Amino acid sequence: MTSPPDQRIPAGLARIGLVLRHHAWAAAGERGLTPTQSQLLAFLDARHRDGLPVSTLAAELALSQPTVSDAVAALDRKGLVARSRSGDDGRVVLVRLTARGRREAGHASRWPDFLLRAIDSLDADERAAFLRGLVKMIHSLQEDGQIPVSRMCPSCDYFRPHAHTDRERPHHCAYVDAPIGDADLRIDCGDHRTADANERPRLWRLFIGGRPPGADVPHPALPES
Amino acid sequence: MTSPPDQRIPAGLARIGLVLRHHAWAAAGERGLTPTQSQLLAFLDARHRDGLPVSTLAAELALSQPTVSDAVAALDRKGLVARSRSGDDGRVVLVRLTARGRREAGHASRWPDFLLRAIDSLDADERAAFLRGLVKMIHSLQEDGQIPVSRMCPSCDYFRPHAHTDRERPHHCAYVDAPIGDADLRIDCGDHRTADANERPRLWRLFIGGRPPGADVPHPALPES
DNA sequence: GGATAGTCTATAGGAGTCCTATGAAACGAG
DNA sequence: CTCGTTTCATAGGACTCCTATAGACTATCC
Repeated sequence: MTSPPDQRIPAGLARIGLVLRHHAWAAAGERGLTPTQSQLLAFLDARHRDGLPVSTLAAELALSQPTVSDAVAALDRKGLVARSRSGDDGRVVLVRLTARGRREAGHASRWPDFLLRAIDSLDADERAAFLRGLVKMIHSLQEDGQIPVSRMCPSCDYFRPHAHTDRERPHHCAYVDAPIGDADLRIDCGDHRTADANERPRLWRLFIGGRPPGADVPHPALPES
Repeated sequence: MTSPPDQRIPAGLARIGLVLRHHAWAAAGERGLTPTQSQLLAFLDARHRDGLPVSTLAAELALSQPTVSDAVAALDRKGLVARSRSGDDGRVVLVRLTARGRREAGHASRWPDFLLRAIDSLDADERAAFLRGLVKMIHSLQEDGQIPVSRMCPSCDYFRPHAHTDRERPHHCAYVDAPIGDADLRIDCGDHRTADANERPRLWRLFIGGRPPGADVPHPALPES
């Protein structure tokens, strides 16, 4: 009855997914929103610019276009977003936060305290290791096309993996022009500039391969096809 | 514009939550189910016994009782579960898988391959570290009452943390009567027997505190109130 | 021993999610 | 100036998820 070895990590992730979902309903509900609406607000807040097309939102949140269309219409009714046709392309509808929307977004994009407390219960090393694991998993999911390429350091034009010899902060971010460590890696960086598609694998290999000495790592690089 | 330090782990978890949600819809949809229905089937499959009350299902899946009532009714219509009044207590309705339900549950409870691949992209050490992080986070969430106490080793009557000196497998499971390591920890063990409430904190402290030598860990134990 | 209080489930009602399949504009190319 | 394509909105259907409440049963207290 011992379950196969790697059912444990997904089980744990699912468990945490449960909390996140539950919290999303509870928190959004208080403010008369739904989880999807909150996510939209948070996403628009992070990259407000001059509005984003419905199709982009759908792709980024991994929802179908009609679902986003629905949700945007609901937010529009509530006066939290405004829609306008793009001048460049008359088919495109740009979605932008209103002032009230921006206020709501502030609440929507705050992580729940209990989750921050949970992360606080890890010490610094554990946090760094955990973050590294997350980054690798997300990378693998992106490779698989299961997830839109996210704005992570190792796919960013400004990222220079292992540019320094400092064990603590081996990498370098050319945007802020400062050395950064594994613990500083961004998952969804506002200043991210996606590197060229041909360039990304090289960046990733550098990031993964260049481990600190003493570890003659046989880095697995995706077992089979 | 650098975001506060611990926004990264939640961002990563949210990202993975996105994939899980998306996959849940896609996979369940193929079989004419919804994510909630799949989860119910999977849960009933894991602890089938003689059926579980609706209220238990609601608590375990962190849903409201009417939501579960609805979903169970839908599964009943599809012939995947059967409902029966409990003999012990005439108010209680026990939900049990039918034969067809058990077959469906097999599909429902398999983790998607791409997730297993993502986990595979971590090496053994990284996996163990990641799993340990998950266990600690889930523990913290349970303490906070954000999540039903899950069937994890460190809250189990059979668990003997640091019973051995072996660095690889320091703990012992009295159920299977074998030494186990951090990498073997269960998140949702079928044979779990929840330890007494007074006993659990001691178990957890032993598990966390008894780190390998060389680490004079100042384990943080929840910063403030 | 019967009224009262508490528990468990189902139902009602309402807004929204999420899908597929279409419809209706607006672009782009021949 | 028409195809064919892209982009968004709508329609329809099954469900999710909530709160509030009704119905059935159990437990408790004079």
